[in-house]
Amino acid sequence: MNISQNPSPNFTFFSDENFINPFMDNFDFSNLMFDVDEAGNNGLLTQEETSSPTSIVSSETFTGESGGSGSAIATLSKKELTFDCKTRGSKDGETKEMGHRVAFRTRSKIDVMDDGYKWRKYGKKSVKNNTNKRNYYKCSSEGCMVKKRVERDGEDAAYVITTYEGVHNHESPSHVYYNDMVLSYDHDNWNQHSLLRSIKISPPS
DNA sequence: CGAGTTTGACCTGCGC
DNA sequence: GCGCAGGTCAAACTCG
Repeated sequence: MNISQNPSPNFTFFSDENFINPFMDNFDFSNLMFDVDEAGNNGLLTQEETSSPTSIVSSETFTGESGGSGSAIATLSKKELTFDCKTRGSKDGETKEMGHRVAFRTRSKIDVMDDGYKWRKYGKKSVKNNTNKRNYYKCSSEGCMVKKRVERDGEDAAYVITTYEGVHNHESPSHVYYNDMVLSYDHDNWNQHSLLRSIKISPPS
């Protein structure tokens, strides 16, 4: 596993009013967007400050009562945008509330972003219209059913599409280290989660 | 030796 | 009903 290394992904974060952050229950990204360029320079921008959509995020919130809402991501299939709340493979026919699905399209040289959580890979599939394999991960924390799909964009392999499904019922394992991370910020070792963590912990002004 | 990865098989949903 | 595609399982394997 090499997810702890993330040289300098060109990560841009788009959000909409329906977006709910999959990593953290108590933080709202609604007006935030991250932009990191190839040189490793990065900044925290508001959505109004940029107009270069190099990356997209899509989110849906779905419960047993509604089919969800949210913006569409161009690289997601129609099927993914219209999924319902049923859980495939429910042996006793139960319907589970899944929580949220959020998709990121991230320009990155590595496939798997370090978001601070511990993931266990459980599958790998080649998908239609994409020469690259799709990888399936589950949160390895006991009792946490969050899943993550990671695949290269079929049209532009420079982009990685990461889809989170569900909400973590626990804190990030690396949560406690955020202060050190922020204070000793290193551009060469920048990673997405480091930035997310730094924002999460920062008390609202 | 335990945790994580690989990979083929299997299951399910959906479109025709 | 059938075939395809996506998602998951689980045994074997790898690695620290």
